[in-house]
Amino acid sequence: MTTARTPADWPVTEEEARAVQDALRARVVLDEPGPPPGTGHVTGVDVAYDDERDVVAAAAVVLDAASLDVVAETTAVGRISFPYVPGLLAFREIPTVLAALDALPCPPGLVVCDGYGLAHPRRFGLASHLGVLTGLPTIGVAKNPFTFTYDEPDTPRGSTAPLLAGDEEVGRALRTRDAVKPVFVSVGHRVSLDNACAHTLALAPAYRLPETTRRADALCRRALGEASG
DNA sequence: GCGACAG
DNA sequence: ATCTTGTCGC
Repeated sequence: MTTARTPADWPVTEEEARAVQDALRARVVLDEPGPPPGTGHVTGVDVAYDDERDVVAAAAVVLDAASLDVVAETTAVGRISFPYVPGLLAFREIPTVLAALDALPCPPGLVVCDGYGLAHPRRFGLASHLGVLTGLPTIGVAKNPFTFTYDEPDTPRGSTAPLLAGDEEVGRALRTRDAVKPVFVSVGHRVSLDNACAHTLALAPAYRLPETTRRADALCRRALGEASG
């Protein structure tokens, strides 16, 4: 476990945070397909909080994309760097996630985030932000549709429906289990939407959520418990 | 103005 | 995100 330090120039106000998003958005790369599913490394990142004690814990879990075996895992703890504000989640999660990623002994490959990338009010959600800061290919897999709309995908696993912001497809509702509520996939950085969905499906052979996020979620909770309540 | 709103 | 027991079902 390592300790995360909030950057000195981290935004303090919501207005500053939105300005950062507007400035960094241009650096998102959308014309790369990304790594092929089932090859190399895939890394899940997640964060848990104890707002009472002002403690945050992040985890990064590297899986072999073919076997889904754990290759490496790290955790980091720090102080809460921003309140939760819809649309500004990245400012709350990123400092500690970066510390966990930095501690990894191997390349993370594709990074799978809890939340959104392009599917965001300013098209710059957590996954895109993390991708721009690290240069790594990233995708976002969210459990809720946020402010977006979608039609129910067909019943079988693998079915999809567009996730819409008005007329714009900002992501996809992807069913990872027959007849179970879909997950919401969006592009982060350097990965196509088709590829992002293919990765997500490959990472979720048994449960609704990808193994990357399940593993990272369990690990960051454990780390929070050891560092706090 | 009011409500909704990733984690 | 987090607070939280049992319970129904494969």
